[in-house]
This record gives sequence, C-alpha cells and structure tokens, in this order.
Amino acid sequence: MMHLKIKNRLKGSGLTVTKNRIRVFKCFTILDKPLTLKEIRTYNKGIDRVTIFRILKVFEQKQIIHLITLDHNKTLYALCDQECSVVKNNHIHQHLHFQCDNCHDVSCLSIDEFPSIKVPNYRIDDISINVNGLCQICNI
Amino acid sequence: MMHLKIKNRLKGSGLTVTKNRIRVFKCFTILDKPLTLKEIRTYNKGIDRVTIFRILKVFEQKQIIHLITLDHNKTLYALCDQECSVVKNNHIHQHLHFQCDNCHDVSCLSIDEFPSIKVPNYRIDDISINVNGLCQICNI
DNA sequence: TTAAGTGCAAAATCTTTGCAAATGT
DNA sequence: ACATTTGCAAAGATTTTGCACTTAA
Repeated sequence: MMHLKIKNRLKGSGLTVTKNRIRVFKCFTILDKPLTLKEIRTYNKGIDRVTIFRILKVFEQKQIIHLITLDHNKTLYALCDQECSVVKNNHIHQHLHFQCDNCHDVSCLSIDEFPSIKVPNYRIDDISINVNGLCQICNI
Repeated sequence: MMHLKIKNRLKGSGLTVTKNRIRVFKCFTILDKPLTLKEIRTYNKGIDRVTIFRILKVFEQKQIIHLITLDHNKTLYALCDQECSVVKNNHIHQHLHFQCDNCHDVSCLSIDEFPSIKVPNYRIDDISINVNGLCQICNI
C-alpha cells in the first residue's frame, strides 16, 4: 500500500493526514502482521511514546486497526481489512486470532465456517476466538 | 464451601493454609462469579495489595483459579471447577467466557458442543472463546 | 489563520522486588 | 525451630494528562 492509498484511508476516516500517522500505518502494511506496542515503537523510532499511544487510540476508534488481547494481557494491534464488517454499530471480525506456540507469531485467520454458538436463554451478539497451536511453518 | 473444604483444597495443591488465602478463596465461592482485581480487593479490605497479587499468582499456578482476559486488557479471575481438565500439561477449559453488554457481569458457561476449529496446515491445540450479548436475566 | 497533532515533563496506575516481622507446620 | 507468608517501602513498568510549540488544511 503506497502513500496515496494510506492518505485516502486516513481522510476517509475523517482524520488529518500527518507524517506520524502515515509512518505508523505504513509499518503495519509493510510488516503485514499484528504487532506489539514494542514492535510498533521499534519500527517508529523518533516518534514520541505518547504520540504512538494517541495514534493507536485514534486508529482504533476509526476502526483502522483492532486490538487483539491474548491471555495474560498481551496486546497486539492489527490492521483491519475488508473482511472486518460493521454490524449494528459494532465491529465484528469474522476471523480468529492465532498464536503459534513455537514461533509465537500472531495472525488473523479467516475461516470458512465461523462457529456459531447457542446458549439457552442468552442472546449471543459477538464471538471472539483465540487459538493456539502450530502455524503453517512450524507444523511441518 | 466451608473452611474445611477450602483448607483441603489448599493443602491438596501443596499450599500452606493461611488466613489470607482462605479469605480470598472464600470470596470467590461466596460471590460465585469471576471477579476483577478491584472487586477482590474490595471484598478483602485489610489484606495488602501486594499480598493479593501474590495469592492470585500462586492460585493461578496451582490451577485453583484461572484468568479471563477480555478485550482491552480487562482481566478477571475465576475459580476453576471440576470441568477444568488437564491436558498435556496445559489447563484446558471446555467452557467459554461470556460478558453481558447490559449488566457487564462475566460468567463461565459450559456448552454442550464446544466448537472445533480446523485450519488447513495448522495444528490447533487450544481454543479460547469470549462472547458478548445479553445474559439470561437481561435478555428477558 | 485556526483547528488539530506533537513532544516533553510529570502525574497516575499497575505490578514487581527486597527485606524484616509475623505466621504456619 | 524452621520455612513460608505478609506488610511496608520503594522500584519498575505502563498509560494518561497538561500545556506550549509545531504542523496540516
């Protein structure tokens, strides 16, 4: 994704286009995987700690990225893509979050049949699934 | 659950039985739902902040409680019950975590058919599911 | 030009560590 | 008696806030 596309994405969300926001956005597209705060800071040296927090917060509000919360409070940030659809004012992700127990990388996986869950007397609106195991590469 | 039972549970896990540990354990059984750290502190006034941390940590290690990590890093602590089984050194919970969007209470729900997930070329070992919606009471 | 974003300093939280005193076995 | 747990103080880590300066539209 090039600058122009990024700019349009930001504008489309009603955000001012700034150097920092472009840099942060770009690092998501280049690395092409969910990132920890530490990684984001590493790839955006020079941008203030606080500014990064604020950019991530506004990106999340505008649904440019979404948070992945793994067990024990490990948080990752991932770019939303076309598969992220909006239902009833909520952001519904028809994908699951996978973490490899060997290489520890995290990825968003789309699956063909997303499980539906029924619980008697409850109304289920949103399902969030995290799975662990071995990824394509580590499973050879 | 009364004192004797709690004592045995602690001893059974190889833990020393102390007043504080009994108090913390007891508050889980009385309130009978997953609790936030804040709630645990509220119901255990007088026990030092640090001691609570240490008790929760050791309870987790001994699989007396398990952590529930909701979106945005909200963590709750829940008593493990007989349905928590041990598989391959990992603690597998065949239940899901539900949070009501109205009353915000969190609960562990057992469901009859726990979804199985298959992803080509991946090995899936552990599935963790969080759902939102309306609970029994709020869904009337 | 004027509204919004940024950097820096500092505050507010949250979690961990070290150690002497208290408690459990 | 001896090992473990606890409380307190303080260190670390993480996230937020306030405000003057800079940048984007």
